[in-house]
Amino acid sequence: MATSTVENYLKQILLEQQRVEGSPVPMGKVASALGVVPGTTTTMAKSLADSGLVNYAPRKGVRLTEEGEKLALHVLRRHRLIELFLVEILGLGWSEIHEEAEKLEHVISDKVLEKIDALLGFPTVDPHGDPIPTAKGKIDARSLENLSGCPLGEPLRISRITDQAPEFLRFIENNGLQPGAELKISEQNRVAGTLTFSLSKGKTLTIGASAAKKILVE
Amino acid sequence: MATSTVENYLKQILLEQQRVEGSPVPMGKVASALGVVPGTTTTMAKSLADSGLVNYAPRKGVRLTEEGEKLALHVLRRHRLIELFLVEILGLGWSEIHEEAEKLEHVISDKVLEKIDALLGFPTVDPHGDPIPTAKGKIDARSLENLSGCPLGEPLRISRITDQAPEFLRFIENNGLQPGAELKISEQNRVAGTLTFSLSKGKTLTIGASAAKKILVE
DNA sequence: CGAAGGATTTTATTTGTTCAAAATCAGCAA
DNA sequence: TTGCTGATTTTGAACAAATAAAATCCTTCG
Ligand SMILES: [Mn+2]
Ligand SMILES: [Mn+2]
Ligand SMILES: [Mn+2]
Ligand SMILES: [Mn+2]
Repeated sequence: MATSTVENYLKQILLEQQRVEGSPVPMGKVASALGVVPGTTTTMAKSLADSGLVNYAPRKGVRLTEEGEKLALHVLRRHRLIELFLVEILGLGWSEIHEEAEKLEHVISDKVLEKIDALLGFPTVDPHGDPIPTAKGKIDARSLENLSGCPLGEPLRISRITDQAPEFLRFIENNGLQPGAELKISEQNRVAGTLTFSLSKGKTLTIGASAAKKILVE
Repeated sequence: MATSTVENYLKQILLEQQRVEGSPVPMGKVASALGVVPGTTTTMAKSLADSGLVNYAPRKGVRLTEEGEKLALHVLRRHRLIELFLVEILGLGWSEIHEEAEKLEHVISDKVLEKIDALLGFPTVDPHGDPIPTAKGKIDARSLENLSGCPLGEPLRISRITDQAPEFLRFIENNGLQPGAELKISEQNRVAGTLTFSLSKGKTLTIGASAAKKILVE
């Protein structure tokens, strides 16, 4: 059985892998994402490679093997279904569920997971708009535009927030920018690095480019 | 923060402590209950004593300190609320929940726990009839009679099953002996070690003395 | 009393995970 | 081609848990 630690590494590698298609994930990325010192990830990379879960190229990075990816997708499925469950069934706040799921994802049995899945009506996205892998390990890989690269004037719908930090999520929530919200960009100032848009409720808001990059729309 | 291992030790010590009031819990009991070798518990006993969670008398055993008991009761509360949650909300089988709860009890936050508590309507007993400690750490210590020590003919109601082994629970379930079931003892054969009773539905059943001791009634 | 036997503790090792700090490497800049 | 610099790997150590097997300690029995 994979330990929680191993599951966290695999999931994180999967996440990094999806960002940058093709190339191996450098050890430094993994280390900073998991909050450990770089040397630790080197040790773990070797041990994961020994177990056949990743391919490890020293000084280059890691890539999940088929088996590693299967496992990682399963962890990700658990994580996202749990997040939705915490919001829908237990009524937890949008911004506090990530941390909870981070622990629960390692102890939920398949049986419980499928019960949750059914109770939620077999959902396809989690509360942040992230796609939920199926039990078979398929995941919707459709790539969405982020707010800062969209044309002015057109009606857009927010479909995903790519940052789980509680304070960022609280900002999103306080301004009604959750997945599903509709808006039109009214102005984009490349020089100042700002972007102004109006929500369907009439409110107008200006945010920075870095925040805009974390908001995906369709 | 207490690790899962520490939490398991404390909970187990509490459970043993409640069986035999007063005297310290011998290391051998703890070891066999947790499925570890005796030496391991000695090491742990010292370390728990260092943390002020138990009083350890070498060659005698351990006893929870006030702080240790508080922690243990909190773990027990989580365990039992989770069990009820798994049955009531997720519809899991009566006999499979103990193992699930054994893992979940270590990763559920207070926030989630109180949500579950509310969702279940602030219950006082778990699916096996075991009392659920309050958030403050109070637990109903009322002692019940077990089936083998009850008078013949009187109407009795099963209120607690004191064995979490799946196969025993499945036996209980298959014969409708869950908490709440009513029965009358019709015959007790001390020599043969058997006990015969009739359920409210008319069914008659004979069980051994060892099984009868695990069924508590009022 | 004195030995036997069972329970408990010690001791030496193992596995998994982590850190700190020194060593090494690879790519770029002069 | 060197040498620098930042990323990565190595090395040495620590901590949490656990085992196996030897040593020790009580309690009881003849
Ligand atoms: Mn996690
Ligand atoms: Mn999410
Ligand atoms: Mn447990
Ligand atoms: Mn129970």
